[in-house]
Amino acid sequence: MKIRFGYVAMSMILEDCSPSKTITVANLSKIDEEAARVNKLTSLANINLTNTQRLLYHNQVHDIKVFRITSKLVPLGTHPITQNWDWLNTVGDKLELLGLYVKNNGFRISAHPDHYTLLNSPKEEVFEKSIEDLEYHCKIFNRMGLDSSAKLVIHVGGCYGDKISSIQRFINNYNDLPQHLKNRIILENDDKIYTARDVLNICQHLGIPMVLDIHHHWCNNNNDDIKGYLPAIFDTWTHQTLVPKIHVSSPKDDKKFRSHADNIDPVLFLDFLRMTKNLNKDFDVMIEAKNKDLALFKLMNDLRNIPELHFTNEASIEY
DNA sequence: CGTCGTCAAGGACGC
DNA sequence: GCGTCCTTGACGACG
Repeated sequence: MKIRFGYVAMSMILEDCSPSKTITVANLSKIDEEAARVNKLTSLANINLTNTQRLLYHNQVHDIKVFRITSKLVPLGTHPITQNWDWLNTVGDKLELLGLYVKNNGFRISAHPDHYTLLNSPKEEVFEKSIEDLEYHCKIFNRMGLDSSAKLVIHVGGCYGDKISSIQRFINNYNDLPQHLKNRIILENDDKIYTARDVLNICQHLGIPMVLDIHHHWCNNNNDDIKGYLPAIFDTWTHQTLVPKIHVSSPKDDKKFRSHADNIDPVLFLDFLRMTKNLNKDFDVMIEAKNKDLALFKLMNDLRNIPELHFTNEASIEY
C-alpha cells in the first residue's frame, strides 16, 4: 500500500508566503477610485498566486504531492463588492502557469469551500450563494487546466431541525447542479451532524466519492465502528482517476476535543492506519493540523521507527 | 514591534 | 426573536 501525505494551504516553514492575503470590505470601500480598488485587489491576488507557486516549489522539493489550495486565493473573490472586477482574466495567465506546474509534476490539488457553503439550506439565497462559491472555485481549477480529478470537498450542510429531509434536500439540490460542479464535488463527514455512515449513504446514492475525516468520526459517530465502513468508503472512489483520500487531524485536548491540535498524534494515527491494512489499497492523507507542513514532517519523523512502515520519500510510505 | 479586536460567512442554541 | 458563539488567517488600529 502506497500512502502519500499532504497538508493544507500554507507553510509554517516558508516565510512571508501567505497565499490568502486579503483586504476587508470596509477598507476597500475607503478607496475612492474604482481603478485604485482594482489595483489593490489585483496586487493582492498576484501576491497570493506567486506565494502559491512558491508553496508548490517547496512541496515539489519535499515530495509532497497532495495539497489543498486556499479558498482565499482571490481576495473577496465571492463578495458582491468585487462583482465588476474581472479577476479571472486579470490573473488568468498566472493560473494557467500554476496549472502547468501542477500537471507537469503530478500534484493532487483540491480545495475545501468553507462550512458556509450549504447546498442543503432551505433558504434560496444561501443556496444560490453556495453555488456561486462553488463556481468561484471551479473557475480557478478550470483556468488552471485541471480536470475533474481536482475536487471540491464540502460538507452536507445544516440540520435545520430534521436530518432526513435535510439529506433529501441535499440530494435534490445536488441533482439540480450543473454537471461541471457535480464532477468536482465530493463529500466529507462532519463533526456534529452528518456521520460517516450518513455521508457514505449519500455518496453511494449519488455516485460521488467520500472523504473520510477520522477526527470528525471520533467526534460524531452514533457508535458506528468505522472499520466496517472503510471498504465501502474506499469503493466510492472506484471510478475515479485518483485513489481515495482521507483527512487526518488530532483533538486539541479533552476539553476542546473538536478543535485541531498543532500536530498529529502518531499513536492515534497508527491505530487508524492498522485498520486500513487488510484493505490493501493505496490512499492519500490530508493532514489538517495547525502546524501544517511542519506537522507533516513531524508525523513522518514520529513514525520513522515503526517496523512495518517503509519510507519511500519525505512524504510517503509503503505499508 | 507586538497585541488585540474585527472581519467574512450561516447555523445552532440559550435566554 | 435576539444575541452570542463557532472557525480561520489576516487585517488594521493602537500603544
